[in-house]
Amino acid sequence: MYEISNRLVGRSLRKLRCDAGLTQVAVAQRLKTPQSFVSKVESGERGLKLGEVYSYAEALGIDVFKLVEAVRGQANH
Amino acid sequence: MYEISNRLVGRSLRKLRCDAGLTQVAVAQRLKTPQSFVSKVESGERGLKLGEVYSYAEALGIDVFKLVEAVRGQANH
DNA sequence: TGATATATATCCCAATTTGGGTTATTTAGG
DNA sequence: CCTAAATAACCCAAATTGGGATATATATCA
Repeated sequence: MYEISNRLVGRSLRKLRCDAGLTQVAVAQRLKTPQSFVSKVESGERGLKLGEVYSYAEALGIDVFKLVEAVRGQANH
Repeated sequence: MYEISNRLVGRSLRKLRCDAGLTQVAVAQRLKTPQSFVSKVESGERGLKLGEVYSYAEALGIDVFKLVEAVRGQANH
């Protein structure tokens, strides 16, 4: 099946985090995960599950739809 | 980190598929995956990655935002 | 009922991915 | 430079995945 690569997903998430003025450590604390988790997600080393996206968006301080839209947008450029 | 379980995600996806009047085989064909994949996703045995959600929604014939909203709604009940 | 077709679930298992604590490296100020 | 903050890389047992094959369930109808 066609899928947007973890690498592109991570690229979008990093941009969203930077735009929000947050560090990986700050996001990790909100998610109660190690910072290495956020680093891996942003580098595309690890994929984000749909069920994880809701709290990830919340940790970034943005609406989940905005996150979903940003990722899709990234894939089209 | 908090996450919506695969089981709840799968329950939503099954409902969306049935509402769309599609079979697992039909969805699987559109996704070019085996039918067992759809079965596993719907039962919660397998998780869906964010990067896979876009084409999954397309295979269901719905907007990705509607899918995301349906899953979140399921989690709150 | 029972025959048949359609739909969904289960099996298997090598290969891939993950979780998360720890350590290393990079980057930014002063 | 020095230091602290930020990010990346390591490790590896445990968990998850992919997908073809097979089994089970459900629906239809003569």
